[in-house]
Amino acid sequence: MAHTQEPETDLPVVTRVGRFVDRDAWTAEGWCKIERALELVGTRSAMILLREAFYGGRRFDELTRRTGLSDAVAAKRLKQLVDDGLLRLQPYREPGSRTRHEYVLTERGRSLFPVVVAMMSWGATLAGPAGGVELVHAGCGEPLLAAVRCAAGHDVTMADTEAQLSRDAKRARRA
Amino acid sequence: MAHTQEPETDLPVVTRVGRFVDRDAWTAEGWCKIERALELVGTRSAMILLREAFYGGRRFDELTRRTGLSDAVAAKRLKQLVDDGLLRLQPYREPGSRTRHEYVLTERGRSLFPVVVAMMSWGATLAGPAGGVELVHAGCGEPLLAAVRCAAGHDVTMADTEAQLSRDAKRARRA
DNA sequence: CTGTATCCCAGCGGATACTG
DNA sequence: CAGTATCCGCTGGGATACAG
Repeated sequence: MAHTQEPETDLPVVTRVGRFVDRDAWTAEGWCKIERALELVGTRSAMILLREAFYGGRRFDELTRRTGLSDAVAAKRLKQLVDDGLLRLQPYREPGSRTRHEYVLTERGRSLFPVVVAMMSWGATLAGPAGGVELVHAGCGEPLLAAVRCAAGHDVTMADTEAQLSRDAKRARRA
Repeated sequence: MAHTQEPETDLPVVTRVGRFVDRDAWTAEGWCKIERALELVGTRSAMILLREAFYGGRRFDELTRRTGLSDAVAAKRLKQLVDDGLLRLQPYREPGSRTRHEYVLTERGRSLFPVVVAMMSWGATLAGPAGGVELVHAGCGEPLLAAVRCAAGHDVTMADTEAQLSRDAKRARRA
């Protein structure tokens, strides 16, 4: 209730915060989904290793060399990503060689696809050298980008967005 | 040329890496757009401050309290976000008070919308307490999610995705 | 209210050396 | 090839105290 009313005329206003009765009560703990995500992929090494995984990299040597990470860091992070269920270590045999294993994205890892695409797409708008590797639609060759929709399938802009306490929140609040 | 051919039968393969002549040559420097993005928003404090900005938070005191960050960290990160052009410090006067200023998202900051939504959406699939604040479509009340498309507007799945060296990459599309 | 200035610690990530 | 072990510097972030 102490929340400042947004001036409707204010151009940069992005989200209207509706029905915020006690926003501050939801500050602490693990309510924020972004923080939850960052616990798993909040490091530079995790993100660029996943980048390489989405580029098709699989073997330790590939992932390490192409990310430029040191062996130690890559090994530690890969182990964490496997423990967290984003990657899976899968046996792999080349004819004439002995069995090795490779890192492949699990379903949970694959579900990061929109996150990775969104970050790549945004990063591409920042200053820096042109070129490099990009993800494209195999059908038409156009680069990928992330669009925002709602669960009902509507395209959503920031002007159509509202921040609110989730229904679960209102329920859990009683406990 | 040294790139290992992907076995076509392998289920977990996500992206087909096509026409990779010299993938390793693009390892170093600043080619990776994700790394570029992480230089600006790669810290936990930056992401959750932006989260609050998308929730409608504007004043230093709001942003600090609701993120749970210490004053020092919040101040430092907000300054960086302003310097990087994601937030803007805008004068602001309440009737009867002296002029203050508030942090508002710039156009560049607003363009992070898909990234923030994608991370929230993914984080929501991870284990943790139900509830908290969420972004919804004001029209229908459904929560937001990030979808992947190509620049031509097609919906794209990982199976339809290809990683390749960009030809020129100078497409300044969207805004 | 909106920060700055210190001190401190934990974790990330690089470098090097070593193992199976 | 695929790591492990050790050392070490840098920075992120908390706590506290102080300032305009």
